[in-house]
Amino acid sequence: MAVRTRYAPSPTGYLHVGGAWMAFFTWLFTRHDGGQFVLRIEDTDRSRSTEAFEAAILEDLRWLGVAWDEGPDVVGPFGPYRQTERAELYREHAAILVDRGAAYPCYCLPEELETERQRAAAEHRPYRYSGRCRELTPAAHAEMQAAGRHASLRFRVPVTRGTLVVDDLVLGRVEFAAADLDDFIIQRSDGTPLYNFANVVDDHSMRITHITRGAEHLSNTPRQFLMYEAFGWEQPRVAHFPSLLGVDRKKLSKRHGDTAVREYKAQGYLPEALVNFFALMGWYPEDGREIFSVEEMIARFRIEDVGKSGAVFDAQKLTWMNGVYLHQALRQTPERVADLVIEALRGAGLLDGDAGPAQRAYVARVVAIMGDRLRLPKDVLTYGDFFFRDEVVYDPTAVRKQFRGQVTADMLLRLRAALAAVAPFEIGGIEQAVRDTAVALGVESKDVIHPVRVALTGKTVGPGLFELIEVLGRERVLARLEHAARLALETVPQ
RNA sequence: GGCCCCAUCGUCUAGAGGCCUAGGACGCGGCCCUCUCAAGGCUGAAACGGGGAUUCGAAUUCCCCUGGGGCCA
Repeated sequence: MAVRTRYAPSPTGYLHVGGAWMAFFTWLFTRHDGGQFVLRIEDTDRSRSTEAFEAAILEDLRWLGVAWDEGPDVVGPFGPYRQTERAELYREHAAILVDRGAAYPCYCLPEELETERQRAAAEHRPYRYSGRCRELTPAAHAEMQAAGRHASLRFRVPVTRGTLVVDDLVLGRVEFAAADLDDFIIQRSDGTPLYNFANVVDDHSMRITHITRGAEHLSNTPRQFLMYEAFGWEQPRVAHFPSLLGVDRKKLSKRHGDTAVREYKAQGYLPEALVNFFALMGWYPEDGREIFSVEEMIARFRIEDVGKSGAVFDAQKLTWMNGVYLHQALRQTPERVADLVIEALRGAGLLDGDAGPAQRAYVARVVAIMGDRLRLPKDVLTYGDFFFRDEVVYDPTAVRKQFRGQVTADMLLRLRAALAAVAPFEIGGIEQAVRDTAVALGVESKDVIHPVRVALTGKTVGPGLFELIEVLGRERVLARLEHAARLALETVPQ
C-alpha cells in the first residue's frame, strides 16, 4: 500500500522552524517511499486562525521546496482540506460513537469538574473524571436538558482494555495502561470537535497510513488508538519526531524569537541551506557527510534512523551552512547572490529604488570579488559598505593603526599620482602602480597596501586591494586618497 | 501530582559488547597560506550524568537514582 502522510498546521501564526522541520521530515520520508503528502489546515480555532497566516504557511513551505500532492489549494479526492469545512463530518462521526455507546453526553459544568479536581488534589490522588454522567438514565438526561445544560461528548474509555501498545517508528514500543486514562471530551458543548477527535476522523477519512508528529503528542496516541478501535478502523503507523528545542532546552516556541521561517528568508538564508540543516537535526547519514542535495537526502533518509532525543536549534551552524551554499551559488548562479546582496543593501539603506541594469552590474562585480567572504548577504556591510557609500566611514581603530601623519599623507598622494596615470584602469596596471610606489619609497608592498586599504575603505578587512581599486574606479579612488591624505595629517604619529 | 519520553564534547551527532587512546561537524584557540579579512589546509582544548548488576570485557544490555522534556490535570 502506498504511503500517505500529512502535515497539519494551524494557521494561527507564521510557519516556524519547528513546524517546517516536521513538515520536511514527513515530506522526506514520503518522497523516499514514493508516497503522497497531504497538507491539511487545522483551523478549528477560529479566533486565532486567519487566511493570511494560511497563505503565508503555504508560501513558506513552497519556498522550502516542500510540495504537497493534496491540500487546500489542490483539488483532491479526500477534501476538503480545511477542518472548518469538515464540521459536518465530525458531528456525524461523534453521533456514530454515541450510537455505539462508545461516547456519551456529559452535562458537567466547568465549576463542577474543578471541584472534583480540587478534592482529588486535597486527597493526594491523581485526578480522573468521576464518570458521573456515564450512566445517566433517560430521566436524568431530560432533567439536565430541562435545566438548560448543553452536553459535551465524552469518549467512554474501556478501562478493562488492559495495556495499550504503541509501536512507534521512531521510539519503538511504548505501553500505556487503559486504566490510567479517563473519559475524555471529543466534542465541546457548542458542537465543535476537540483536536484529538478531529485528528482521528481526518486521518482516517484522508487515508493517512503514517502519522508523523511531534513527540509532545505521544501521550495522545493511546486515546486516539481507542477511538480507532471504537470505529473499527485500522490503525495507522505512527512516528513521533523529537522536539525542537531552544537554547534553554525548552521546546522551541515563539518566545525564543527568530523562529519564523520567513524571518530567515528575509535575512537572506537560502532554502537549500535551511533544509540541509534541518536534515541534520535528529538524523545523520551513515558516512557522516553533512552537505547533500535534496535528492540525496530523499534517497538516504530512513525514518528508523531518526534520533529520539530533542535537538537544540543551533543558529550558528545554520549560518555556517548558509555560507557553504552561498559560495556554491556564487559559482553556479552569481546573479542570485547579487539579488540577495541587493536586498541586504536596500535593507541597510545603501541602495534605494529598483536597481537598474548598471547598478545590478556593479553589485555583480562587487559580489564577484568578495562573495566568498559572505555567509549571509548582510555580511556585505561588514566587508564592502564602502562600495555603496559616497562618504567612507573610517574605523577609528583602523586609522590609528595604519596612519602615521605626514609620512602616510605623502605616500597616499604619491600613489594617487601613480594611479592617475594608469591606463587602462585595470587590475594589472593598478597592482604595478602600488608595487612601484612601495619600491620608490623603499618599503614593502604591504606597508603601502594596508594604509591604502584604510584610506579607500575605512577598514582593515575586505576584498583584495587591487580588485577593489578597479571596481571602485579611478575617480573615486583618487578622491578618497586625497581626502585620506588630509585625514592622515591630523593623526599623530605613534 | 499521575502517566509517558529522553540522556555521548557548549551545540548537532557517530557509536547497535572488544575496531574507543570515544570519531566527525559547528563554534572556540594555535599554525600554515596570504596585502587584510574570509575561504582553504594542518592542529589543539572539549563529552559517555551518578550508582549498582550482567560479562573475561560496557558509551553500547538490565535495574535504581538524578537531570531534562512532554501530555493530562
